[in-house]
Amino acid sequence: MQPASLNGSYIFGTFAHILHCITMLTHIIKNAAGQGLKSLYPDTIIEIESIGINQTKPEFVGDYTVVLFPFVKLLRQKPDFLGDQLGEYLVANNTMFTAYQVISGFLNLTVSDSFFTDLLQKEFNNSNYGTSNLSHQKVMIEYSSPNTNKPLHFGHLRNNFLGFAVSNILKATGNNVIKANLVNDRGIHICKSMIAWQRYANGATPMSTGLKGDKFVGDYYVKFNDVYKQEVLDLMNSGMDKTHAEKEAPIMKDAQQLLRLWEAGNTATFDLWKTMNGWVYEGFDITYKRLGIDFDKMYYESETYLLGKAIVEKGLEKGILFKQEDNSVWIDLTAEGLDEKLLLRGDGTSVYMTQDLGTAVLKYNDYQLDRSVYVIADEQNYHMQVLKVILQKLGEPCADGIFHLSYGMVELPTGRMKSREGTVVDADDMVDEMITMAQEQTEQAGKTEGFTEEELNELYNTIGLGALKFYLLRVDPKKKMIFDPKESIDLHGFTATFIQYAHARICSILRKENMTIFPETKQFKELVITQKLSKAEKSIMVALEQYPTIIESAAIELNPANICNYAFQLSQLFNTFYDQHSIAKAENEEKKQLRLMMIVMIAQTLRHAMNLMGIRLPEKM
RNA sequence: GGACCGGUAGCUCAGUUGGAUAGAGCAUCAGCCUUCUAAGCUGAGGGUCAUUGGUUCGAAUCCAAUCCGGUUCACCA
Repeated sequence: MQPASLNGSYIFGTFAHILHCITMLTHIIKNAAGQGLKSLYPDTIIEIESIGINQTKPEFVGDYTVVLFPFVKLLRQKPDFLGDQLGEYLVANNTMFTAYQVISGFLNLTVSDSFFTDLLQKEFNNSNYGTSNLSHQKVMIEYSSPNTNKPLHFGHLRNNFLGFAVSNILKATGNNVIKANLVNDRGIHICKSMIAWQRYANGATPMSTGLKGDKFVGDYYVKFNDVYKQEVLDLMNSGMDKTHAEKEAPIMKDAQQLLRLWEAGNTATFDLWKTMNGWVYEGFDITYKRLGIDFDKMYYESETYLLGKAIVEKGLEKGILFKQEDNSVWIDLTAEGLDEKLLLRGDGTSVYMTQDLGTAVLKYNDYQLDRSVYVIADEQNYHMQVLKVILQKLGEPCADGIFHLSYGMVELPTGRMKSREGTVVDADDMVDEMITMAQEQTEQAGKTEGFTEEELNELYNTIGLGALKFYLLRVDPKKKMIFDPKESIDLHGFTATFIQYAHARICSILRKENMTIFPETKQFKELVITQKLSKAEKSIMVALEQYPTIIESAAIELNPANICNYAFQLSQLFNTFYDQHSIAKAENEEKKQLRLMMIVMIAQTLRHAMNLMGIRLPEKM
């Protein structure tokens, strides 16, 4: 039995793989090499898929490399002989290859400049360059999914940025994406902040205190825990043992009573709950807006928590589930290498899993989903695996489309963030800090001239938020990350700032040439290119050609880090190119036009890539 | 104990159908602004790819075992 996460990516991966290869230059080369070998050795069957194509290492001449070793045995030829034979054939029969070189079993092919300049002339000003029709699935991405008892913290940011970026990436590859947020708006944790507010607030509100709504409510959640801790201590001092004291603490009993009242539909409780959640939502809205995060569909647990019971009943009828003596309902997953799992308590009330079963079916029925992606931290790997397996056993059609996009927790150097210990890095504070840093560095670099105050604020925002998003997205999602707030986040090197800067430099050149960032295409399309591409120019074109493939791989793996890496590399190539060649004062008019076209395409590709992650690129900085 | 995830330079990380001398960034050191934005570029140093064995022309990558770290296995959500 494959774990849920592997299973999901497998289904999607195989389908994608077929279309995947048709577009890329490497696949064209693969086919050409296959054809070549076929006509050189008509009696031997060679599987095209077995031909390995790599990008040629920079220390050698060439752009792409055919690995010859696999055919040595098959064709009974020495690798170097084979390389010469195939290289000669390809250059003679295919205008796209202009030269070859065989070095110790590797056939390095030089792809013609015209292949790349054709691509350049076709796509340089296409703001959709990179998008594809990889698949046409209807996909829901559930992400964010906050609790309404406290503000968002740094860990949530990773979730939000991931969900948002992955949604964009899947859209860019042809899918119909629904961004969903399942708000955890009910339960004992909400009642905790409610009871604390009732006891200690004296009617205070966010308005009366000037606090942001989510912070205001979060403070009462903290207050609950402080009081609770003290009450437990008091009880223990009066001789009660710890477990008992934790159950008997008055404030906890009050919170539980509130939960019962809420479930019974008590009006006063319901009103308070609505009011306090309303405050939290006002706060969340501000934060989401700042982050540039949005959703197409909101689900509320208060509306879904009773779902799932019907599914359990059906499972009982089918005999897939069983009842214990106390009337509780279970499923036996030991055959799948998992455990027995409770689905209904003896008193008929549901547990977390029950409601997740119901919600999975609800989502599926709402949208007829092909896939349902859950962006949830890796501490819930087991839960998500069980969820999928149960739905599969129950024969629910939504089951196979479920995919857990599991990500590692963001930890502090001291360990996990714990709200009860006050070690949580608040999301809003973090954003503020980043923006302040952006301001300091901009002022320090003396780059504030020529901006209005409003423009400067927007610029700091773009740089600060960009750095934050990039920092959290550049790492493989499944890896946990350690974040040291004291060292904060650098704005140099492998950062959004680096990419933003490259973009701003390009825009600056275009401005000086009196060109907009979306120049007229005519003058360029008519350009006849006769001169050889320099090494720096060629590497940029090779990289640009790869962009659609990069998005596809990010879509298949659900991994925005691929795009971060790509955008950074492209920026690096641009900076090197910029240092070596003048654009405005190019050697001649042809080169100037060519380079202008190239930087337009670089800028356009960088914008597209960063836009997928919700990162904006300034025209000036 | 079972299951799952991770271990690559001092630090943070790339390295995906097995391919050439394992790459970036930060930090350190040495150069480069009269010239399209130096938030940049060029170069140097820095590695037992956790360990051991296996598979083969070839292993950071695949397999097995071991070590270390994490998460999880609730009538919590």
